Order: sequence, then structure tokens, then C-alpha cells
Amino acid sequence: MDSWKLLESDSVTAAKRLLGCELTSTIGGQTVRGRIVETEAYDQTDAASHSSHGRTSRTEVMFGPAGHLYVYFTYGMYYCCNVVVGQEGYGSAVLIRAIEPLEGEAVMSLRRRGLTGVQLTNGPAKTCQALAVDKQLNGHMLREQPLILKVCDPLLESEIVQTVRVGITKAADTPWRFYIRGNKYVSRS
DNA sequence: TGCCTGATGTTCT
DNA sequence: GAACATCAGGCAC
Repeated sequence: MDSWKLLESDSVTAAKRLLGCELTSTIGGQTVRGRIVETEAYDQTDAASHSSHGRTSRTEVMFGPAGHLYVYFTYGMYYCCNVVVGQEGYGSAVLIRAIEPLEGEAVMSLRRRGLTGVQLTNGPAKTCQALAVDKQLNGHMLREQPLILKVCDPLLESEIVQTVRVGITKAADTPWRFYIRGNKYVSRS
């Protein structure tokens, strides 16, 4: 039994549980590490989710086993990354909206056109840029190099804030966004 | 400080 | 052909 089992729970539970976990990227030979501080839950019953219209070649990964990475391209210029959660065959995932840099800030800054501070990772596309995640990593298993998810101890319920999601038009009232209270890397509080 | 808009391409209808 | 889980820069206030 290992802590990854938690990813097989529903997306809301997993979204809360992923807060505080660490992501380590060694993409491009540079080590970059960050702590997840903001997430959003999506599943196939949810109109805002890519999986709500069923399995397609794009969303295939979301229906696969938990613990893989679902990367999608958006607005013509950006990637966003999700952790696939839930049971195999059920389309659910958790969007990583923001991380707090722990290691390799200089590398992140280079990848982010020289920006620094909270600008490095306070948004889903920014986080992907900082970690050098792109379409190549779609379907990647997060226990393996070059991108590894380390599951940490759960946060206290009192440290987690739950709100409505950001930047979507469908099912915008569903309160499935979670972030760590008071963390400055949260994209919007 | 805060709204508005342009850049840009993949996916689905 | 339109929608889109975005970002950053510019301009008005």
C-alpha cells in the first residue's frame, strides 16, 4: 500500500490532497522543484472538463489510470498540466494551477522570459513553462523521470481554501478550486 | 490599479 | 469555423 492510492479517490478529494505535494522536474538536464499550492478538480460529470464529452484522442489520458500526467494545449500558446486521478475508465483529473518554487528558481526565471518572484509560477500555463512541461509529457507516469510527484503529508483542513474555479465559462459556479491559505503564489485569492 | 486586447494553434462540431 | 481550463503588455483612470 502506498500513498499514491489517494489519487484513486474522486477528483475533489485528490485536488485537496495534492496541495502541499512536491513536483520535481529534471527536464532538459536542469533540476527544478516546487510545491503545489493551487489545484482545480475536473471530472466527466462536469461541463467544464475536457472529459465531459467522452473519450477522444485528446482526453484519452484522463480516462487512464491515476498518477499519469495530462497535458493540454490552450489558447494557441500555452500548456497546462493535470494529474490524472480516480478509477481507470472514469475521466477525472486535477489541474495544477500554481506551485511555490523550492529549487532552481534561476532556471525557472530563464524559461519565463526573465520574470521573477510570484510571476514565475502563479498560473497554470506559467507553472508548465517553469517546469518545462509540454505536450511531449502527455501521458507521462509521475513516478518516473523526468517529472516526479512526491506525495507529502496531508495539510490541515484549516489551511485549505475552497472557492469557485477561475478562467472557465462552463460550470463556473462549481466550487472545485483549492489553494493553500495565505500562499503568495496562488494565482488569485 | 484594473480593464481590454492581441497573439496563437489544437480540438471538436 | 468557432471555442478555448491563458498570459502579458498597453492604455485609461
